[in-house]
Amino acid sequence: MKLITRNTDYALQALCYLSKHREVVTVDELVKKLGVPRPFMRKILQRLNKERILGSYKGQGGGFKLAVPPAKIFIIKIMRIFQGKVGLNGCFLKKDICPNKGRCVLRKKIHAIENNVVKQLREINIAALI
Amino acid sequence: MKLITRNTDYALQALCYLSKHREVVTVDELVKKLGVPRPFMRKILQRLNKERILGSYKGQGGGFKLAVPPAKIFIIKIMRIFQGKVGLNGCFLKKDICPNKGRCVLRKKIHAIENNVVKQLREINIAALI
DNA sequence: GACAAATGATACTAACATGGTATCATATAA
DNA sequence: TTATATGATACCATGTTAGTATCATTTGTC
Ligand code: FES
Ligand code: FES
Repeated sequence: MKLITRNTDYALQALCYLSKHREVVTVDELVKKLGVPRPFMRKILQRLNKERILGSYKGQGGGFKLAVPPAKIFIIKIMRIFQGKVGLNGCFLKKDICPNKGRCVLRKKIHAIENNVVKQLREINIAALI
Repeated sequence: MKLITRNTDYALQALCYLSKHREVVTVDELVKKLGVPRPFMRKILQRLNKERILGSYKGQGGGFKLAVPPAKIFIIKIMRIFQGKVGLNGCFLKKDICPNKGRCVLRKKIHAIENNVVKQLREINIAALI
């Protein structure tokens, strides 16, 4: 059971770095500091740019820069970007076979845990990490 | 982010069924009732037998039976069997590059969430599901 | 304007985990 | 002895994650 995947993790590291150096930073610098494969890092940063979390600047002296203050970047958002919806499956049985659906205790309990996780994740922002 | 995989889910369904019918039940019956592919179900049950959660009986009239009272089967255990350790990765960076390790805030927060999840999962047993 | 230095976009490959099958061996009740 | 059940194991299919490769586009500098 893995809560955080690599791209989320790398993204968080990059965002932390960018929070400490609030000017434009090149991919090369990030790669050097964080030791992440360059093309992979690029892909991640481009995605964050698309999501308006980073701004990007082309040409010489270009690179990436935070587009949002660190306190407003919550890791639940980053996870959703790179890992899709944070939702835990409770039952895989075909709907018509599963006898309970609405009343299933397991489903309810799992949902409670899920909500709990999300709630906790929603409270962590980048500013809290640096 | 998936908390429960199929084999865990199927295992839980099977355990629930076996909790309601405390005698020996054949794979065929389980497959019929739960609508799970037979060979897959077999693999799961054999595993549960190896883990001493089920007992198995060969030959005519054979099948599987609970070896432990439902109240003593916790779903965290089933998850660990089929999904490995319930532990969330916090950092993939090579140890020597990662600057913090011990003090990393993210790591700590993720760990807290993780413990929370485990704590909640530890409280759910099969008896509570039926 | 030419050129170098940066990102944008996209398609592809590799590795791994999950979900599922197939087959043969072994035990046992009748 | 035979039919009926599980035990063990190897295999295949699919999907997700991780990572690469390539070319197009923008932009600062000379
Ligand atoms: S068993 Fe199907 S929803 Fe719980
Ligand atoms: S950044 Fe490496 S442990 Fe947190």
